[in-house]
Amino acid sequence: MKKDSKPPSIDDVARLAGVSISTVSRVVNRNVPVSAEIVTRVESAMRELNYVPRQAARNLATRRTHTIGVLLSDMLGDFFQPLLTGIETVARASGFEILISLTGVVRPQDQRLRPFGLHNTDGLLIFAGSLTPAGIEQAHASGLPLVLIHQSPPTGLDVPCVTVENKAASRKIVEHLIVTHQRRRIVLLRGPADNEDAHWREMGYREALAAHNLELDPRLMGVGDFEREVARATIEKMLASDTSFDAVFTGDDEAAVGVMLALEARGVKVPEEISVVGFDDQRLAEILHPPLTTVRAPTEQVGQEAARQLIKLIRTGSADPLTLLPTELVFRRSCGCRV
Amino acid sequence: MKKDSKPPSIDDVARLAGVSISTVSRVVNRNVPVSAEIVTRVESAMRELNYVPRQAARNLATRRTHTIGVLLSDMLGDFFQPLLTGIETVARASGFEILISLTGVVRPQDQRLRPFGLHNTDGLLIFAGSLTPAGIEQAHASGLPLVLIHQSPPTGLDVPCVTVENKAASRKIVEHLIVTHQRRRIVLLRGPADNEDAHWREMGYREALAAHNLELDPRLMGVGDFEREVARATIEKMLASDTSFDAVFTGDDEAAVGVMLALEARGVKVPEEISVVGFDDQRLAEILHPPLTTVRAPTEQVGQEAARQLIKLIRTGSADPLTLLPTELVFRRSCGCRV
DNA sequence: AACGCTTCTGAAAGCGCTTTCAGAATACAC
DNA sequence: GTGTATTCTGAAAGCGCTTTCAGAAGCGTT
Repeated sequence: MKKDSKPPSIDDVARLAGVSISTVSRVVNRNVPVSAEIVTRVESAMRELNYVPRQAARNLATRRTHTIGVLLSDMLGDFFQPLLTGIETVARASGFEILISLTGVVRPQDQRLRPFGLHNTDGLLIFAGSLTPAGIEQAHASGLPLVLIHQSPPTGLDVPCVTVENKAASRKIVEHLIVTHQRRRIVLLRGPADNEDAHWREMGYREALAAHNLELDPRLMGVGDFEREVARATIEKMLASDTSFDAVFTGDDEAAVGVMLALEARGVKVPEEISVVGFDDQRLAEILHPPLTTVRAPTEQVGQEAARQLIKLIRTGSADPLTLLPTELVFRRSCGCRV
Repeated sequence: MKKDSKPPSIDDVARLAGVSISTVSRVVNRNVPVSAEIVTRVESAMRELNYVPRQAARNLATRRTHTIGVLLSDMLGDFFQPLLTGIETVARASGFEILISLTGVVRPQDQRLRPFGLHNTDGLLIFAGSLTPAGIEQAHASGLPLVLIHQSPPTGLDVPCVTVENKAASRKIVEHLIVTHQRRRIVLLRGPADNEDAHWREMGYREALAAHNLELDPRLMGVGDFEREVARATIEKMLASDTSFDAVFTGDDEAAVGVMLALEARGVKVPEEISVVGFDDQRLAEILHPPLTTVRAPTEQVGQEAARQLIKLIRTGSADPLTLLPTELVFRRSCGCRV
């Protein structure tokens, strides 16, 4: 249609409207009063040329990008969507774009933070496991605003962190098995070794047992790694051994799937013979057979809160050191309730 | 630690290394030979200052951002992760970042494509339903490279499109119900009205019936909208009416969940009494009870291919008009196989 | 009629990098 | 030794916008 050689720049608009580029800039940004008549002239010029300001130029001039980077490990599973949706909602409302980078499982080398060229964004949201402590320190040292998600900062660094309450809820759900369902031999499937959620969930489990004078039996603690197949294998092994148990706290919902599959394959009835409870309340929790009793982690809110904190940090230079979002037990049938 | 006033710029590096900024730039970009000795001098200067090139400045200078925008409607459900993973993998391998914008359900107004300021990215990946045809035309008119995902371009526009094969697979899966399981009264749950996948899946259904001389009974066609609850309500209504049926092609897996729930609530046995088949092979398909027979849509590949096409379009100015990824039937138990 | 305000507007100096162009330096051939 | 290629390197001109600074206008006072 048009000459189409180069997209129009602010100069073209200024020329067409018969004003200076400063004035065009002011009309675009509405930060300084411009007389009504000129505003309409400039606006119609912009429309006529189909002018769109070049972001790169504004970024350079303002030294702000209005973009926040999100570093994710690519194995978030069902977390992905709610987390991102939460982040995006808040970011957009505050005029920020979001730049995403999946780091995969973090390999300690090549943590050079290449993806974002650091000054490519105004700040970074770092999900647990997507950056090594060294990487975090490096980013922090360069003055980039940072907020960690589901992971606390390396000792000594004051980087804000947003996560969910794990321990109390884990304790409560295990106590529910003990008190309401009279379970005594409760298996714990541990999450990944370096995962903080996993750590606190295990603490909750231990507290619950201790509070009811149940002995901590190492044979009842297996690996789950928050993974379906790992959990399945562990439970199969336990079933094959002579270790008896009457309940499983799977560590997370994904692992719960593996547990249910293993149990189903052996013809073990859930919850009659064995109660199963998970953590996260992922979408799949309610369609499991039987529907899974679990702990609801408000992942979308985590995303929102993380974005909110980061933006606050960017704007004011400080944010809340720790945001701990409440979790909530969701009783379905796998524990024995509502049968 | 540092004086921390301003981050170091290329000038600082040049000064410290005793060379011109042109040379520093060349060392950074390795696109022009620089003597080995100077390279080391510059590199150690960069290291010492902890220098990171400011992206905004390079973007402005090169008129490229090396960023591709991804427009997503926020109701992608389980598509979200594999799609994004696919896009990211390819983008990263080619040196592109990805900027994400969730548009939610598209509201025809405010399609001003605000989020990306157009020239903020080198090109856009547009998922079905995230932009109105008018929005697409506008973006296209401004010369932005575009690739559509799961949606063909507005008539007349030559915008490349990446999607999956819907019709043949739908026909095949329905024929499977007819031929292998002797089903005759097969319900179709339609997807959203303006959804192309839904359209082609319905065509496949019609073809299958026609090929086997089965009459197309309007009473067997209901709304599913690719939504669990909508599908559930439709099936409940059908069960309550006197319309009998012996199978359901749910349109997609999400709707299949609703169908299974409705059937289960009424005590109807799947697949003995009614066969159920879905489409997509989302993660939940295999944990449904019974596991869902469905069509596998290679969503991660769609993401990869879309990114690949867009990058090709950005680099060479042209891309394949249509990329149709093959789908594949996955037989599980809900149709009646492997019982 | 002169003065001081208040409001707008334009000129120009960056923001930090890439890239063209030309010159310096070195190498090589004769 | 001179001439000509061949490499490297630096100066300088942008890239397109924001923002400071100062000047121009308009307007009410005295």
